[in-house]
Formats: sequence, C-alpha cells, structure tokens
Amino acid sequence: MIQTSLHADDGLQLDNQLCFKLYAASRAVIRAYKPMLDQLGLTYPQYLAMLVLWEWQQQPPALPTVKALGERLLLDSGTLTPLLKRLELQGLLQRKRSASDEREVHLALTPAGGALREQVLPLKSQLLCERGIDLDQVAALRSQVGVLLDQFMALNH
Amino acid sequence: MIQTSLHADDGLQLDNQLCFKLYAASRAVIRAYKPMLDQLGLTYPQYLAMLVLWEWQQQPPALPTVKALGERLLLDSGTLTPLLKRLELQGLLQRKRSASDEREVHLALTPAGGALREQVLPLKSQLLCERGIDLDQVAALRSQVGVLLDQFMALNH
DNA sequence: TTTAATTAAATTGCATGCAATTTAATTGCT
DNA sequence: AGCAATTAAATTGCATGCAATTTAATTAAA
Repeated sequence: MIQTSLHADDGLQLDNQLCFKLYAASRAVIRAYKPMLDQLGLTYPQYLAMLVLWEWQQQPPALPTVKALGERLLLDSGTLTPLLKRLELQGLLQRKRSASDEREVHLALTPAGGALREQVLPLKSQLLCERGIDLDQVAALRSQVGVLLDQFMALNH
Repeated sequence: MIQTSLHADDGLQLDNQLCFKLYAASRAVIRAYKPMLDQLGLTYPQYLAMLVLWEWQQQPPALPTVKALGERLLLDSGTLTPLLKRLELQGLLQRKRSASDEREVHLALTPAGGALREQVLPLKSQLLCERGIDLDQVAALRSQVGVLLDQFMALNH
C-alpha cells in the first residue's frame, strides 16, 4: 500500500491515534451504559466492582480483598477505598478487616448487593436490543481489544 | 458454535465485557505513554489537545475555539477550560476572547507550544520501537475501534 | 426594537485514576 | 527474640470527566 501523505507526519494526526480511538470509544460506551447505571444507582467503576463481587460469590470459600479486586479491575487502593466506602454507604457491601491478617479488608455483599444482580440482565438486554448491537461483532472486537490489553499489560511489566 | 456455560449468565462475567476491555485497554495505553508524556511535561488529555492544535496550525485561516476543540476530542468546557488554563500557564498556548463574538475563546499556540511538536515524533518512534509494536496490527485495531466509536456516537445521537 | 430563546464558556460539585506518602501488620533474616 | 524489609490499606494531592447551573453575548421573533 502506497503512502500519499501531504504532511511529513500523519503519525501525529488525532484520527490516526489508536490511543485516542480507545479513549474515546471507552468513554462513549460508558456513556451508553449511563441510563442503565442510573437505574441501578451505580457509577461505571462501581458497576465493574459489583460485577467482580457477583462473580466471586459463585465460587465461595474466601471473600475477595481490596487487593484481589484491584488486580481484577487494574485499579489501586487509592481509587478503590473511597469507591468501596460509597458502595458500603449504599448498603450493597460490607468491608471488614481480616481476622487472620489485619492488613487486609474483606469485601462481602449484603443481601441488597446480591439482589441487585437480578436487575442487571434485563436492563442490559434492553440496552443491546434498543441499539441493535451485533453480538458477534462485539465478541470479535472484545477478543481483539483483549489481545491488545494483554500485550500492554505484559509490556508495562 | 455451542454454548456450554456453567452459569446462566456469562453475560455478566467481567472478562466477557467489551466495555471493561476497552476501559482497561485505554488506561493501559495511556500508562504506556506516561514516560514519553512526562518528558514533554504533558498529561494525556493535554497531549490530545496539543495534537489537535498542531493539526489545526497546518490549515490556517481561523484559530480553533474551545468548542471546536471539544467537538474534536469529545470533551466539554467543564473539562477543557481548566485544562487549557494549565497549558496557558505552561506557556504553550494563549486563550483570547474572539473580537467578533465575545462568547468564543480562540486558542493560539505560542512558539514554545509549536516547537514542542518536534520533540514528539522521535519519542514516539522510540516508544513503538522499544515495545516492538506491530504497526499493521495497530492500524487494523484502530480502524475497528473507530467503527465501534462511530456507531456509539451515532447511537448516543 | 424589546424580549425571548440560543449559544459559548466558565463555574460548581462529585466521582474517579493515579502517584506518592503514611500507617499498621506481617515476614524474613540473623 | 529482635529488627529490617514487605505488604495491604488508607490518605493526600492533583488532573481529569461530566452533569448541572450560571454568566455573558448573540440571534431570533413577535
């Protein structure tokens, strides 16, 4: 393929930046979730935290710690601590110091927090339906963005 | 392809969420830019703003307004006004009220702001090189994420 | 031409992200 | 045991994002 560029460096054109497309697409998708999240009373990162806690609930023995949640979401305690305090204030979870290791904080869903899960699936179906999203296309893109993510996670050692 | 799911709703597994992959990938790429941006003295959104201003400089007559910049970056004045004030404080640009329409604020690069552009390309090449990024793969993914972005922009009317 | 509706920025308030530091608890080492 | 090194959260400080409101200027309309 032949490059016929007018400028010496299309490499700095905003539209040529994968980083900008990702950044903008991420915000656009979060914006699309907003009506659903408003009904749930959650912000987007709070929703992600709940996804992890709901998932964890299905494979008991141990409760997740703040650290474990952070590894899953790629967020640190500086972000998670205040976020989790807000979820606790809303009555969706409880934060309790581990008895065996007082440094750790275990996260346990309350009944209300567990129940909230049931409201998500219908709302999400509605969202996808209303917008006529192609599920196969979404799955394919998710897989590719996932590969990119893994590469960058490996590179950022 | 046959679905053999253990749970009734893989649809809520974090790893199955395109939104999370995008969100995490976006932050990972921004993190990868950090060393370069530190050398430039810019944050990531400040860098995006500079990209637009550099691009604009090549097609004169009129200067971009805050609104025009916002349309390009998909950001509003609530985000841009303080960001631009910081760039102005750093001496990279000037903000001046339009004479013809006092509501508008025009953005003009200072010589320092224009000169900064020259430092970016070599730093970016170095970044790509050090990490052994496949340019064709990046271009392909950018195109696909771009399609997704366009779809969501259309849907969020 | 007054006045109502629009529009562009700025401002306010809140919730992230994230670097850097601090605190408290636990491990490892000698 | 005694002490240094690690580790998990919390805290602090700063820069976004973004909804909602405000302010000032321009346009449209009666």
